[in-house]
Amino acid sequence: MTTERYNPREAEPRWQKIWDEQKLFETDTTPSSTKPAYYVLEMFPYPSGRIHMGHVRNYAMGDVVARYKRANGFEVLHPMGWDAFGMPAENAAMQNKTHPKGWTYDNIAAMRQQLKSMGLSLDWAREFATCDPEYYAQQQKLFLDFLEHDLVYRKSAKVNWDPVDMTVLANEQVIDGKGWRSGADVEQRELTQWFFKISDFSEELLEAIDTLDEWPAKVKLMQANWIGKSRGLQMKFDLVEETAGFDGFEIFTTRPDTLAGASFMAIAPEHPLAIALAEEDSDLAAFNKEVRKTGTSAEELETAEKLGFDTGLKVKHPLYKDQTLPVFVANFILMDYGTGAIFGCPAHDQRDHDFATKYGLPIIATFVPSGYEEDPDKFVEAEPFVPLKSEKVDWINQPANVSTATGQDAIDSTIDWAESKNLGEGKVQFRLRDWGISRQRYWGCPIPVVHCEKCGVVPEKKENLPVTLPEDVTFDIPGNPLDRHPTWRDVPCPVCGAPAKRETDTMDTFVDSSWYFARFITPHNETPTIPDHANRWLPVDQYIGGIEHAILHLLYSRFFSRAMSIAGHMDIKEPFKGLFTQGMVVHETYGNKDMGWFQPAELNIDEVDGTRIAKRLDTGEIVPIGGIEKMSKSKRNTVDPDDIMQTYGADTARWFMLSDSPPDRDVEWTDAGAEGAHRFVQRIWRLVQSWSEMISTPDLQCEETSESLALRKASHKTLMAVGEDIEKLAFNRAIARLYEFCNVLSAVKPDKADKSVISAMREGIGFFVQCIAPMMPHLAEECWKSLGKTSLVSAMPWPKFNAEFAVDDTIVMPIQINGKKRADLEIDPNASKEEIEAASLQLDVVVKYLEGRDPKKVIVVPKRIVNVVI
RNA sequence: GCGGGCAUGGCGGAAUCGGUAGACGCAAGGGACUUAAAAUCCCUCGGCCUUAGAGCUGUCCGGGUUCAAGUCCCGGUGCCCGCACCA
Repeated sequence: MTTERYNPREAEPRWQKIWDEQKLFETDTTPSSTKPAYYVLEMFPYPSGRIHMGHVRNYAMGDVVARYKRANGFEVLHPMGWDAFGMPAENAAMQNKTHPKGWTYDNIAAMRQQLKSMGLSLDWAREFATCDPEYYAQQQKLFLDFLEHDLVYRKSAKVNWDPVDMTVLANEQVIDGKGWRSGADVEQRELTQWFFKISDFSEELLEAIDTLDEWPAKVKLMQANWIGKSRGLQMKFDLVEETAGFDGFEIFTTRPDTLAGASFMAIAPEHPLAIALAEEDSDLAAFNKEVRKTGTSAEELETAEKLGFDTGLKVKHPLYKDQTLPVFVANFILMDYGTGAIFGCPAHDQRDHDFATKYGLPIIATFVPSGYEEDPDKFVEAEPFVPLKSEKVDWINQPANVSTATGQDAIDSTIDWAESKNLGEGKVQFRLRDWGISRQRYWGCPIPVVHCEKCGVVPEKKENLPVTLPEDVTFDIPGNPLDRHPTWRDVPCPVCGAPAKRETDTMDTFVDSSWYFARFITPHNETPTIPDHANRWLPVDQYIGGIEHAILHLLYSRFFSRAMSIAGHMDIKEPFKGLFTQGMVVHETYGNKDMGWFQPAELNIDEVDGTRIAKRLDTGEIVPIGGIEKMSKSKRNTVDPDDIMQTYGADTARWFMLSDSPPDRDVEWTDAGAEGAHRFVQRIWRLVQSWSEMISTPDLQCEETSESLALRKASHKTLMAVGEDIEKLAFNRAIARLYEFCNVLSAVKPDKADKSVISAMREGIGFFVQCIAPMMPHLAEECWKSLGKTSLVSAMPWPKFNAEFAVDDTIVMPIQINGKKRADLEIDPNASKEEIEAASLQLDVVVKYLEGRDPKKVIVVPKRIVNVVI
């Protein structure tokens, strides 16, 4: 019998149209829906132009969850939108003389088309882009609410300024201290900018991490480290002589237990004392200026040499009345952290040690690492530490061997001691800073305030929102087009009506993505949310996206939920109940830095004597095959999802992206793997075709045979296991089980099947088609129809497995002798320990090994294993 | 430097609480069908063996706990990720 090959190019659009017409995936988020609510969301894409394989993988995963939950009786919300503001649109505008708006919406149209061809069960009626005035109008309202609730403020902050492009640069746009585009030396400038008070929530954001039990431990740890809580001692050091109006200054330390080892003081160049001293001392002023030139990139900070300027000032040592410590201004002290001043303990801090070595300062240890207590001299030779003098340790009854295990106790007891002596007080310090959201850019959400000479900073009236971006702008001159717009900028003051100027900064695009998940519930409402609706649908039950957003996006969203709760928009504090971070799609690379990189399509890859060789199609030149790396335009190792969907169809692409690798790990795209997935698509089609006629007629009464019973058991077991795997997002395991099940079904020959087998196949193939439907929905519909069903498989409830069939009548238990497997025992799974032991000891192999002796011990683990110890 | 993770065939990976290591897929090899190819179907597939066996060995390396270790503990090696002049 010949069957026609399944043609996805014809079938897929046909089924997509039917789903669309029946509005199958539109969600009722109103209280009138009585089904339990389930919200599954994948991180929305930036409309860069085309979707990539990472999107295919991400959205395929979310779609499996959405379709599975829908089949299980949930009202599923599965929306899609566009994170549409941001710099690439402005860059494109500069390069191609397009307008950011046109560029962005064109890209959205193209990518929407691509996503639709994937057959995702999305509610497109809720689609929005963050650059839609309808969306950012609500964001501006939120901003004004936050302002009202004291969650936003302005302050002066340092930025990277590109003097040629006249623009502020993000840290990653500063390369070797130069602007990435202009190549000009980047300056540090102070600008007054808007900040969200995320640091007010440091403690709460940290503590609530413990409640996120459906988040990856890794992400929780990254967030905790980012918030960076540390307890330490803040204390004042007194200057020997009052200078420039200062009688001393406060320092912060997390290691007060090393106070006895202090040998110098260091303050930041921006420290008020340093600034005051610099006014009198031109050398210090020059030093401060020089030091501030250093860029803010991680690389520069890492390699920057420790530099200090001896102010000549001395402070009194708080422990030893007869001792003083010199005060330096040093480039490695940050004004933003602690008090911008430290005491240096070179024996127990690497940076302090580097500094002390360079400037010839004493290195005084306050403890000896464990293992060296008996022989401190040995320790001195091994490490750059000077042994402690015992009288210097006695200041706080502290053991000389503060190991890491007892370290925290020592720190805590030191703080208590210092407080009792009024030397200082215990303080909690967070690393988390307030979130600066001002961007000197055009393509972002305008900050809805007006600057009036008389009234100061005035919020725009809510009835005047949105403050829309003007469209008549150009990008041929450097700088922010809003800043030089002839009319947009000049507006009357909302309070006094006098001529005033609009704020020309726009918001960081992370603001846009910090609440979009809430907007999807009521996407066209005239307030940001409807609290009742938001409270019913949030938190998002399952959020899926890349690990690269583990910190900022997720932390900002957690802050936003709290801020929105305070402003009365909802009562949800944690926006994402379940979080899943999927791995990347990686691919082999071809080429190298010198010859450049080649796309797979430009090469002919052959295997010669077991070695794969890549040759250029045009010149025949051999190209080295490089490492397997994240798909990227620069390495040219991308595969276009459109090409794959044209060749094999969306189902094949979805299936392959879900099989093979566990979803949280990277998956390698290989042509062979894609072909393998496609072969399976055709194999399913052949299987269903070969049985469709025989099983599309209703069941007849018949006796169960051993063959049909075995089939039923396999069917119900698969159904149970696939459901469990999907619940756990173990898509690769669900797929392995479906391959296995397909092997079982394929082994049954239609021409030899009796009534009972046909009946079992009717059930089994039905289950199978329903099980593949979340992953390969088009093929599943086509098969479903071919089985004579008039319903849509996408609208079918998930079948229920029968627990009786899902367990076995007999199981095979391995029998070990002295821990090595020697035999199998087929037995009733409910057999007692005694029965299992008796049966095991009667096995020929066991009798042979026993040689007439009694076993020393027999361990029986029912349903698992028997171990006979001789 | 600090914090975290991972290590299983030629490859991706599976193995629930410590209980048959290598499911499933890919690649490879052999065979069938065919004038031929593609497609399809069948078989083999961790290593070792003058004893081919219910044989020995085997989950990065070295120890340990246990009737039993890929899984737990101690020590090491390698790779990956995150953060970082954070006091």
